[in-house]
Amino acid sequence: MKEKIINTSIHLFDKKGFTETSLQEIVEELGVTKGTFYYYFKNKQELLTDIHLEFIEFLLRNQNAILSDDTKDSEEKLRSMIYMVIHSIKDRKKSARIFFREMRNIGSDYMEQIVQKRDQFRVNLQTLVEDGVEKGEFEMDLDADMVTRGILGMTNWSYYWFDPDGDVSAEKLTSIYLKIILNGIRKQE
Amino acid sequence: MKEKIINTSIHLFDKKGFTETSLQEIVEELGVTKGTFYYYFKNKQELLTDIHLEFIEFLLRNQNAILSDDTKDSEEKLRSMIYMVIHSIKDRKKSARIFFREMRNIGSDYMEQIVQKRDQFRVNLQTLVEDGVEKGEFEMDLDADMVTRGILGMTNWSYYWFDPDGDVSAEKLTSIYLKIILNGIRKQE
Amino acid sequence: MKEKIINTSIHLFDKKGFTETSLQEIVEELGVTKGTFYYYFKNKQELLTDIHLEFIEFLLRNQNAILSDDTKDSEEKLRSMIYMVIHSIKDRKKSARIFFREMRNIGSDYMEQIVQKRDQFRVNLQTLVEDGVEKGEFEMDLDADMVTRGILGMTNWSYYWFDPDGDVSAEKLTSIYLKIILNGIRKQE
Amino acid sequence: MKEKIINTSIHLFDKKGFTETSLQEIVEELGVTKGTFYYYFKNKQELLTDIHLEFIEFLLRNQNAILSDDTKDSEEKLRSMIYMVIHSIKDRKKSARIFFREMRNIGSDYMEQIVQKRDQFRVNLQTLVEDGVEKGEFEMDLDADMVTRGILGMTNWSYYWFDPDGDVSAEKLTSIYLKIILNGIRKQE
DNA sequence: AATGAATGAGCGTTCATTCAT
DNA sequence: TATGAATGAACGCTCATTCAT
Repeated sequence: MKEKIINTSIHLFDKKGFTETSLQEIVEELGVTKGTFYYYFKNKQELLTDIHLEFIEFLLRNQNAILSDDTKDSEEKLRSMIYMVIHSIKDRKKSARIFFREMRNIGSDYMEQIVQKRDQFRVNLQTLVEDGVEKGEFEMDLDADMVTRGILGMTNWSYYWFDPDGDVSAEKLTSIYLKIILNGIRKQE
Repeated sequence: MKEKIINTSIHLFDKKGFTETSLQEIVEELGVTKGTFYYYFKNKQELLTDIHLEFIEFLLRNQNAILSDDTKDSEEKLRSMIYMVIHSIKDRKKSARIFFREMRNIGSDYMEQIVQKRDQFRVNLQTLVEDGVEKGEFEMDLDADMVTRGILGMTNWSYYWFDPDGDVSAEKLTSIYLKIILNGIRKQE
Repeated sequence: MKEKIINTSIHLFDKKGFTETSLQEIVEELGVTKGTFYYYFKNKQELLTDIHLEFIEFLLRNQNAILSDDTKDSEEKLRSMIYMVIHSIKDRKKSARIFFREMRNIGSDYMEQIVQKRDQFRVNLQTLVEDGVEKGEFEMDLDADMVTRGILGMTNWSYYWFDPDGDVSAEKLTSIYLKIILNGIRKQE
Repeated sequence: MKEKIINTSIHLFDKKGFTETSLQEIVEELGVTKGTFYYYFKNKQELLTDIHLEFIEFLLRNQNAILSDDTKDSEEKLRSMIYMVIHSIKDRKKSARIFFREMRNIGSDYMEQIVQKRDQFRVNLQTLVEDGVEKGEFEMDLDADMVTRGILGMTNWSYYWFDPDGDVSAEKLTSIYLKIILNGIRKQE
């Protein structure tokens, strides 16, 4: 039941927004009553927190798997990471959009934890970029922080428009973005 | 008064969200009563629509000014456009964030108009990219649509983190992003 | 309207209890809607606080009037005070019972203020008793605090059973209690 | 278990009130579930009824023991009775306060029975007073009903302020009140 | 003897909106 | 131009209670 409530809520929160979705709508969709909801969740915010945590932890888990894969060099790791973000749209597009849009509605007690994990994700990416430069794999004469944020901008934005079933595949889009980045940060003669 | 209501609302909508901000809070901040609000606006949605229209029209106006400036070549136009988006953070950061986050709460009658203008902005940018290629200014062997969306991702995302008063100036950030793009889309030998 | 809400609420709070009376019942009785209630009161607790404050201030006002009447000696003042408490049942029986029973439901911010006034009333009575002894009007070899609380017990309790329209009049009851007290506290030979 | 539920409930009902205490709080305090409660009680009201009955029957039991003690004269019986009420604060203060405050929340089926016992207690006291007069032990020219209610007022009120561990002992307070009454009702020459 | 899942009704409160003045 | 009183619908949430296991 708890899982069903979460899934239905993800769908509705993405479609209408967190505040704009009433508990009534959620439970009606499931054919249960409000009491049932409160049997599984302390309140509406806790449900949103659950969704946020699940999403950011999924990202971090995958990121760590990629980073600790010693068979990959920096470029391959970066490619995997971009692909991971873009590709996860298939299952988590809605969670992702909720994550970016509804941060505000998280209670301040969990906010800190979530913000910290979100920053961790960015810092991990930045470290990968810097490592690649250090190892001589990437050429770069640009500020690593700005570059990292640029990468995240490009990829995260895809949640708002990319259709994995459209003309361009996730692999194709990954290649395009990877190329722009690797080529783009290269030192100019 | 109308202008004051709009400005206060922009501040509050950005801080708390559109649905999460009550009319009561808006008029209280201004020291007037709810009746006053309804003298100037048909309803709450109309206020949001006004904010959206003002913002997207500001972007389009500036974009057109740049595009029709014949003293600039394609690269200079692209630089100006990136700079314009990033730089407008100074005054319109809040409007921008409201624009991206609260699209959902626009009434369907104005939705179409706004979506059309938003798409127009993207298409104009794409056209500029394609023109630059055609004129031989940009080298590119990548899908122009994907590239354009990448550019928008990078720049729009800056609304969520860029601090124009921080270590990195808007000019500096523009240069970094412009370099990544021009270099990044270049054909490889 | 505010006055009407208060009066209706006093009636219902006395009959059913504060928590047991819903806002719905109050406004239904008045033929208005809940919104109207919240136009006049911040919340349900504030209404109760209003009732409490009005009652205790009424008592203190009357008490002060009696105490500052220089034409009365201590016995006459004590009689007036007992009569005042018993007699006020006519108009304020309900308020009084709410006051004694629903103290718990007062918000902690006003609690202090109300408790202080309630204690003030008791201390004023105790001072009157002590003054009477000092002036030689009352004979007494008993603890003034305990005596005062005994007086208050007798008189306050009357709110739960005394019927001013019954066989015994308020004047009669006052005389009985005054006699028990004056006689009762007298030093024994 | 039933006893534990009752004891916990007495504590909570006194602290927060009957309606203001939820079943959830009661069972949480005990570390059991709501189902357990409904195994031992038909509903919440029945629990309150149990508490009321236990208390009033305790009072009546003790009162009867005093009344049927032929070694005591009327004054000694009255003293014992006052002492019993005041002294029972030690163990039953909470039950007493619940009894006086939460009468309203008793179901009408048991109400009658409880009211009848409560009146019985008062009538027994009144009879004792009248007997004392008749036997020449008490002098009195006052209405026995009013006097009895005055006695009850003084003693019952002590539940709201008397601290058996404070400066004044229960024995001392009993003596004070007994003296006020016996002396107070005496015919004046 | 006790649990866990669920219900359904109701609660206090908030909100956008209306309208006579 | 602006106010003040009122509405009505909805909202998040709590509660006593039920019942199969």
